[in-house]
Amino acid sequence: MPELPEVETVVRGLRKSVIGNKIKDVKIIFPGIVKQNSKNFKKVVSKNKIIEIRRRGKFILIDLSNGKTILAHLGMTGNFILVRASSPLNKHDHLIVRFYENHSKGSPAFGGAKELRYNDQRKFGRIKSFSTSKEENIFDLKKLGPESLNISSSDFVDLFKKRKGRIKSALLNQQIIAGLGNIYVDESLFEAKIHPSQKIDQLTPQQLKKLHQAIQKILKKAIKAGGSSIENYYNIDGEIGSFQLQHKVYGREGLACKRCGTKIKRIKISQRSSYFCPRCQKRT
DNA sequence: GCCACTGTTAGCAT
DNA sequence: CATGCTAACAGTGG
Repeated sequence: MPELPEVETVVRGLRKSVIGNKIKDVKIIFPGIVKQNSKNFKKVVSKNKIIEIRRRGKFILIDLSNGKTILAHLGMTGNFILVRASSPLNKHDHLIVRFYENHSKGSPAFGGAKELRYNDQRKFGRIKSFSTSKEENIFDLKKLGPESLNISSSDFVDLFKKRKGRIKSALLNQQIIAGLGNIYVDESLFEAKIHPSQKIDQLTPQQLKKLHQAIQKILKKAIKAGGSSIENYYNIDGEIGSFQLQHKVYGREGLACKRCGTKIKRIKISQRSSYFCPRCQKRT
């Protein structure tokens, strides 16, 4: 679920709806999500204004007026949703950020105070805070590879030129390149006509260039569609994305390839289901 | 009921 | 060092 396009959709939603809002306090329902002393986290966050929202890889960064930043990762099933403070809690709501009423600026239908809730069925997500000025020292961010949406074609080719192993495993590795996950890797490899278990050192610079282009194209289209909603994903207004309707291979085992009609195959690579067209994506 | 599977990744083993 | 499994969790489907 939350890969780069989904996280970007959440970030854009937050930017539109909560920048400038002043946080009243934070309620932690399930402490396991907060990877920091709960009291400390609450103290750092409460009574501060949200001044900026950013994304790095699949991480969400929320900058506060006191020089601190909230770092959130959605794991597999995490979601932020903006709701009326009076609305009933949902199953798997783990954390609530409450805003002051007079700073609410949502739609007119949104009278009264609102709050941002973090929901996560599988509890793989995590949230913590750090000093904005110390960002370059934060391990979670430091280890990330270049942004898959920013990297230039030549840097991308250089990045993989020296690598071994299977192309899909490398694309999933956030330390090599940040933001891609299982869905967008499969879709990008199909677009570039590259077999997911293709050995990287057998790829030509031309193929890598094509793969770079495919990634840019797929990610941009997915962001435009508000991401892919397979089961659990929705944006901060509770709306689902629509890119799943444009998937050409992911989740389409046994169905006809949209390009050539051959049946889409599914194999396991690094323990992850990998969908591809055996005719369009030949291994070399 | 049991087992396999699911969008991620830290941590450990090889 | 690079690469590959497993576990963390909850739910669903066969």
